[in-house]
Amino acid sequence: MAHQVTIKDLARHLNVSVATISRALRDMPEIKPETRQAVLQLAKEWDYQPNILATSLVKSRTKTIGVIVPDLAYHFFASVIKGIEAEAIARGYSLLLTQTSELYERELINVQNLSRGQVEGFIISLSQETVDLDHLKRLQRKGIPLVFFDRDAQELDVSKVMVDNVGAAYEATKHLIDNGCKRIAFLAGPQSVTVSNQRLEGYGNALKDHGMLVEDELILHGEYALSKAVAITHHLLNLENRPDGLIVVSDRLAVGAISALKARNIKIPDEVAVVSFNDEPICTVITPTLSSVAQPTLDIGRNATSLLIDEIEDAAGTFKPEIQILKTQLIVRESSQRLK
Amino acid sequence: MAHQVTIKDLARHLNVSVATISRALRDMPEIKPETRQAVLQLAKEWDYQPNILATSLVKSRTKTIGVIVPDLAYHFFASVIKGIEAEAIARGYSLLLTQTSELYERELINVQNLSRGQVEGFIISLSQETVDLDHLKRLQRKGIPLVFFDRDAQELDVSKVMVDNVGAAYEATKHLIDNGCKRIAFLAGPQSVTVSNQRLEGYGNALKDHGMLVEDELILHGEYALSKAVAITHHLLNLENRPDGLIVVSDRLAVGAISALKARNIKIPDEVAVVSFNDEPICTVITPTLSSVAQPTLDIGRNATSLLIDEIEDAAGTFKPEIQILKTQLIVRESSQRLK
DNA sequence: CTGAAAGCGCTTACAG
DNA sequence: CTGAAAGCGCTTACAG
Repeated sequence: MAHQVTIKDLARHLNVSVATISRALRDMPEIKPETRQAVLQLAKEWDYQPNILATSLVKSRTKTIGVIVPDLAYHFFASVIKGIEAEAIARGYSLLLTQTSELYERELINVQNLSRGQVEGFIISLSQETVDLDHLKRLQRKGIPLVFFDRDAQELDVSKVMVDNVGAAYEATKHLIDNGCKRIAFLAGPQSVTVSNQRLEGYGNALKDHGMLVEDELILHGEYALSKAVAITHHLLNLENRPDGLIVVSDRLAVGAISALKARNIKIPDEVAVVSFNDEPICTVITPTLSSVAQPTLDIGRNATSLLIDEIEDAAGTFKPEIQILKTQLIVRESSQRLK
Repeated sequence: MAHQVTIKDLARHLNVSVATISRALRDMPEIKPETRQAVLQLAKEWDYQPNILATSLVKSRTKTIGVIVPDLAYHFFASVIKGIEAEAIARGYSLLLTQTSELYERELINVQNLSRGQVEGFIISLSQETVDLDHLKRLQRKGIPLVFFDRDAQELDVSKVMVDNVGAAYEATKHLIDNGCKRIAFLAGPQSVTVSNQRLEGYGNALKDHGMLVEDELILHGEYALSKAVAITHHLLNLENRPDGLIVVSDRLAVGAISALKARNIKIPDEVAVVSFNDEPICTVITPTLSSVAQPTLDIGRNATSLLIDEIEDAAGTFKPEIQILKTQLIVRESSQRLK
């Protein structure tokens, strides 16, 4: 590997000290204009790039944020990352993006690697497997700030940017009730996932507020796997008293549910109406188009980043963790809109 | 921000030199077992993490690869990244993931930032806007290795992992011909995109080999935008002699084409058969399910990484750039399968 | 306006 | 088996 041009090379060639080079490159006012000119010109000519490792080391600052998400291929996360990126760039920070593939072990490794002086703070959405929080508590002990979004850990007193999942599910459920559904099932995620549980709660609240029963046989937990969603839907359809409405915890799983419904020639929305969450692009493409609750992904990313940087740059030590609950928006499409 | 534990802190507390700490932590054989024990225990107790910036600086090695893709939200790139990640981890390298949002300017900035001592090599898929290659030539001049995948620049003599787009399009076109299509249109990407042009070439070859004419009015270039695909499809349908087969350069655009066909009540595949490229998850979900050419994304990522690391670690200086052309696989679904 | 020196957190010959 | 010293590529008081 070729030798990179350093400040020393420039200094030697121009017969000045490295200190002068350093100052000239950073436009410090005390440098004589001719000197600065010469330095800048040579730097350009030799395509000098300052070594960011050295700068970070001496300044004890990297201006870099570590981002850890379950999977970059999930549209939701890719979309939140766009928000994170926008805010980070605007405030002069770089990103280190990593994914855990939903594995606790990879989350642990990513946190450890990045906390070896590489980042000044973390934005994290927990892996599905994560139960043990030691890796995150260690960050806190070291004073490295941390912000959660989407999948948090209740136990930790840190900033969080969440959406009002209870309210979102309430609205979705009410929407089905308004469209005449009498028996609404809920296809949930794993029992351990907060987001899923909150949506379940909103669903329950809506049923109760409208004089309907919350029935255990209508609440089923799957993993985040399409095949599981298909199986659960078939199970629901085999019930003696089958549901006429279905709330699915994610679009991804809703795709499975819809294919099961289609396979049995069940009319959507007339026999079973469906609403899900996330409003991924797929919702507009599937037949029937899928009603879904949209999350403000860009804002989630932007706000999480803003909170994190505020905390990083809080010299006074007065920063208090802040929990933001952003509003969602139900997008009604064919899968739930019954023509009365 | 709290002070991170350093080698110096450990040395002071144990009354040994930093050199001894450094050696003990890295399990060097010359250290006395008791000393090593004491060091390791204290390091654990204090949760010591070596500062990777310092290590990288002194070793002049980061064992990190920079990855630059147009958009992480494109399923294709997210999927290739999984392959890159797998190989990188296996060979002890880390990744720095960045996206350009298809902007040349962001590509330039990403290349510059990462080449400030942060990465030892790059895996790049060019942004749609990229024409000027100076930023990449500068990398070459500095001896920083570079591997392309998917979207390359012909001009540069570097390793590339591509797919046989000509062959893939030939197969897709032949498939439509075999299914009785007599007039096959091609919805291409921008004129400057190599991948699109290669597919166009395969399409032309197939037509010629089967005694069909290549007609300019049946070849239309769009941007990678859904609305554009819709408009182009309508235009095709308005032709005096309209096509009965359609090859679309990406699944994303095919979704637009299909929605235009549906809007005009054209039967797929009987009136117009459709095949596209990439085999994204959407193909199995859309109605009708979409025939598409699958790319070996994991292999693309793995092979690109393997080539890059081989070049990085090529002490002998004997590495020669290698161009790999991987095979694709046509996945036939409803949109192109006519029942004869 | 410029330079010598110390230091960021490590590693590594060299000496003992 | 261990330590002192030099050095990776920078920045920054301090002195002149």
